[in-house]
Amino acid sequence: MARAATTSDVFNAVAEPRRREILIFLLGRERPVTDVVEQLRIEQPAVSKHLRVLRDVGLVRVRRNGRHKLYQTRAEGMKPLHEWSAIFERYWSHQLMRVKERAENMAGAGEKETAKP
Amino acid sequence: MARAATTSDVFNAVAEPRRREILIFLLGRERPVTDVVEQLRIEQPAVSKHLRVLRDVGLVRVRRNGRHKLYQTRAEGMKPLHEWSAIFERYWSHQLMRVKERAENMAGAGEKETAKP
DNA sequence: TATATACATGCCCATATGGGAATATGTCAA
DNA sequence: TTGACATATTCCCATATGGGCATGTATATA
Repeated sequence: MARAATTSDVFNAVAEPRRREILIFLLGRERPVTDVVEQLRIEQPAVSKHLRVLRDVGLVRVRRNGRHKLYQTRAEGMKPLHEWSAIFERYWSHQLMRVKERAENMAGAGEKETAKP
Repeated sequence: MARAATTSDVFNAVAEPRRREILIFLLGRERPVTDVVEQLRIEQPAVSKHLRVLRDVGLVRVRRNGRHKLYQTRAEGMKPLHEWSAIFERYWSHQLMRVKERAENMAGAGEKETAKP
């Protein structure tokens, strides 16, 4: 084995800077591939490949219009990412964090935990 | 060139399923490396490497305590990810999306846009 | 000091994958 | 049907990197 099975999911898709650019670019408006190529200065094959990944994980939708294919970001596809990162939200305040820390230290006093000095 | 310069950032760090597990495990409570190894069933060297990545991008903090090193998730480090995904929030409603779409189609009627049928 | 414990790092391999070039596929227009 | 345009796919290469194994480093204890 090597390099964890790529589990091409939303987290992976969004890890690519280029794909993040594309997602923002396609947000709220349909655009043909050519627009992405021209505006973001990415080679056409590269754009097609990125769009393919984004489509596979449900982050963009496509619709054919004549010779063009119109892509648009599927914002709902971002929900898993948003919800996961939201788990950390309640710990953003150092105050809250310390409180929880103390509470858990007291609660876990009898466990096999490594005690703090 | 190949495989975009790894720009080891939060997005990349979180793309790894194992690292996501570790982040949740270390949330709100300090833990020695051994705990991660035992609870998540990951080999110790692997854990150390993941923790290294997470530390480099500011997603965990460390503190030495005797022979142990106590790791804990730095929730604030998740902010960039959370804020970025929040950009898509206002497009989650299909209703809203359609409205915006129509508005922009009207506004952009004279541009070089690929017109819709 | 010697030994055990806890963690980090180096090395190697296998694989995933972004980009470039060329080519294939699909659609419209003449 | 032929040609031009739009997009997708294939092939290849270079590199990044996760995991396993062995080893290095740091700290506490005997």
